[in-house]
Amino acid sequence: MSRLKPNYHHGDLRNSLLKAAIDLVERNGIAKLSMREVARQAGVSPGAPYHHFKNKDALLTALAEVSLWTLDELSTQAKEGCKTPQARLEAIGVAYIRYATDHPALFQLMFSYARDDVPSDLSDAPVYRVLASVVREFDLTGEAHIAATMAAWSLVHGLAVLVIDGPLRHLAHQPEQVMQLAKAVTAHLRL
Amino acid sequence: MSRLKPNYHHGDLRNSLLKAAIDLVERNGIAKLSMREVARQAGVSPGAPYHHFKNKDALLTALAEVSLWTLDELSTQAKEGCKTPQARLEAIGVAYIRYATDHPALFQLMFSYARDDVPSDLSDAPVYRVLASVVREFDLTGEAHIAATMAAWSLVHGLAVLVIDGPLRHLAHQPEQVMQLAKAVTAHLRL
DNA sequence: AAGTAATCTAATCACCGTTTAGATTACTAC
DNA sequence: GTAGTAATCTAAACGGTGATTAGATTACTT
Repeated sequence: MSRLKPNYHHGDLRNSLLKAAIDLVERNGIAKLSMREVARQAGVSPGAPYHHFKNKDALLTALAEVSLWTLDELSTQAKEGCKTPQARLEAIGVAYIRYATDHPALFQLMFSYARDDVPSDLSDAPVYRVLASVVREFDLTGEAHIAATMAAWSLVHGLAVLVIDGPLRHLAHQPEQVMQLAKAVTAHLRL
Repeated sequence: MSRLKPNYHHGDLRNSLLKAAIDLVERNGIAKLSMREVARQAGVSPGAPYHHFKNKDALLTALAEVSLWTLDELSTQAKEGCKTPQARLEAIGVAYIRYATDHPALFQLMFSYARDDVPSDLSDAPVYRVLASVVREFDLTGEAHIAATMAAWSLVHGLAVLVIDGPLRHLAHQPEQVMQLAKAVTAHLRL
C-alpha cells in the first residue's frame, strides 16, 4: 500500500499533454475530450495542465496549430516527387483528402479552433502557402493568383468535409472510392 | 411571495427548446451551449428537455437537421427568379455563402452534427438535391452528374468554411469583398 | 368518471473546467 | 555548498453540467 511519490517535475509535460490530447481526440472525438482525462492520461493531477495552457480552448487551439502544420508538411512532402505542376497540385489534393479521412477529428479541429492571429502575410499561413506556391507556377498575377489558390483549396477542402460529414459519408472508409471521386471532382477545376 | 404553479404541460416544449437552442447557439456558439441553459430559456426545469431529446447530441442533431432544411429552402428560393442554369447555380452559391457568413455557428453545426441516417437516395438529401437539380440542366449522365454536383458543392462549401474559419476569416464581416471573392473563385468551376 | 399515458418537477449523481494555497523540485549566484 | 528564487506539480474546493430517477400533475381515451 505504498503511495507513489508525487512527480513534481514531469520533464516535458506540455508535449505529453498535447500527445495525450491528440490520442484522445482521435479515439473519442473533439466533443468528448476533457482536460481531466488529458491530465489522467498524462499521469498528472487535474490542475497541472493549467500551468501549460490557460484553458481548454488554448489546448485545443494549440492542437489545431500542430495539426495544421502536420498537414502542411504532408502536403509539402507529397508534391516533392512530382514533375509537372498539375501532378504537384493533384498530389497535394490527394494528401489533403487522405489526412481528412485518416484523422477526421483532428481535421475538423484544425478549422474550428483556428488561432485568432491571422498571419498578415498570407504566404506564411500553413497549407495556404503550399498550395499558393504550386498555383504560382500556373503563371497568374495578383488577385487572380489568390482567387485561383482559394479555388483549388476550396474545392479540395469542401470535398474533404462533405466526404467526412456530408451525404457521402458512407464512403469515408472506402479510400479507393473516395480517391476516384476526388479525381472526378478535381477535374472540374479550371486554372 | 407566491410561488408560480408548475407548468406541467407547456404546450409545445419541443419546438420551444429548438428555438431557444438556435438562439443560444447563434449568440454564444456551439461549444457554450448547455442543456440547462436551453431549459432555463424555455422556462422549464433542467430535466424537462430529456423527455423530448434523448440527450444533448440528439438536440444538436435535430438542430442540424432544421438548419439543413432551412438552407435547402433558401437555396431553392434563390434560384427561382433566375433564367439561365448558370444564373441559378450562381444564385445558389450566393445564398449558400450568405447563410454561412450570417449564421456561422449554425452552418458549422449542420456538418458536425449531421444525422447518421444517410438517405439511400441522394436526391432526398437536403441541399444536395437542389444543387443536383440545377446541375442536371447541364446535361450530364450518371457518374459524371454526381461528380459535377459534388464539385459545385465542394467549391462553394469549401469557400464558405475557409472564409469563416480559414486564413481569410478577417473578411467574414465584409460581405461585398466575400461576394467578390466568391465570384472570382467560382469562375474556376468547369461544368 | 376511471384509468392510462404524457408531461413536467425535484432531487440526486458523477463528472467537468477552473482557481487557490501550499508542497516539492530545479535553477542561479555567490 | 547553500541561500534565495522561479518553475512545477498536488490537493482541495467551487459552481456548473449531462443525465437519471421517483413522483406529482395534467391530458386523453373509452
